[in-house]
Amino acid sequence: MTGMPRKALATEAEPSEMALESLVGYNLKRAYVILQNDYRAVMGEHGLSPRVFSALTFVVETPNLTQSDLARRLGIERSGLVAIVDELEGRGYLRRVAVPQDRRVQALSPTDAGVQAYEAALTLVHAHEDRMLQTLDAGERDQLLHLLKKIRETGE
Amino acid sequence: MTGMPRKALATEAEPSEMALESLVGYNLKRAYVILQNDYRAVMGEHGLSPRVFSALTFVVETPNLTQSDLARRLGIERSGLVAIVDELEGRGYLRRVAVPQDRRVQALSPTDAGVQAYEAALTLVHAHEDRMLQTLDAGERDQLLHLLKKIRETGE
DNA sequence: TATTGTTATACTCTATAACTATA
DNA sequence: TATAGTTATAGAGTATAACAATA
Repeated sequence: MTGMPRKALATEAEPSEMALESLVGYNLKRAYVILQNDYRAVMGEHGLSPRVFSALTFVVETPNLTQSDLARRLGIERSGLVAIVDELEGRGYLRRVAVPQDRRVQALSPTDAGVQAYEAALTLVHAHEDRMLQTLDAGERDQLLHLLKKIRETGE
Repeated sequence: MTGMPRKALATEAEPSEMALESLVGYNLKRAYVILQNDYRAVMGEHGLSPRVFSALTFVVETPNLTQSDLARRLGIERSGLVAIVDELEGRGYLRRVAVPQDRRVQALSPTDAGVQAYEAALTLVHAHEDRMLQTLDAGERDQLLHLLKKIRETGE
């Protein structure tokens, strides 16, 4: 005998009736999970994770970046950044460079391979976002970015 | 001697120039983290976590809900739901009720205390969202919900 | 054979605390 | 004293695989 059909017990409720559906936080999380899952699928098993890609972007775009700078910009602790920088260094995408003026510090310098990997990854990310946001027109996409930045400004 | 001043090494780059700033995924994650941190602060150290609150909402609003139903609706695995239901049962907010028609199943039935806890938590969550979204007018908030739901529809 | 609830296990992400070397 | 980078450790949150009971 086959198992019970889906939803045999639970009464079907219109999603729009659910209190959760009118909460921004709940919808934000669901959308975030969907985007992240597709991101990982697009980047592949050995691709850069979201946080490593973000870190590489800062390293490529910001000259003379230190780890403490980067941690602050990413909004994480210095300790958590070590593994991220280790991975990027292990892939040959950046070097830890000694800074004579302050020997506590090591500046993060992108390699040529790191710049190329960043550009290749960015192309994949753009394709991923275009596909995930295909039901939004250009105006809606700008509006979404604008509203998300407003939330960021409130909390940062 | 005090340490180096902030940003002594890294050149300041306008955030709007960064490639990350035009990515929906990056802004979605940053906004999600901000909302989640405030949520946890509002709910308190012993408050319901986001996933437990979401689960309680489904239990209160959906009669005769089973664990498999709930896992599917939350978008997580059945195995991951056990700890969530254990916590809600431990707090006295729901009961696992045997279902005579199918003895594999235990329906999740909210207690009076569970309904009260849900309503109290929902009030806190609404206050939290009103504060975090204070810079958005009613139209912007509706638009944000609309756009997030569009992303959910694309990926579910 | 398939499904429900469950346990065991592992992996990712992140935080806190403490250490060292420098300032 | 304070900061930069690091290590050790722990806690969420989630996934996969396997199991017993039941369909």
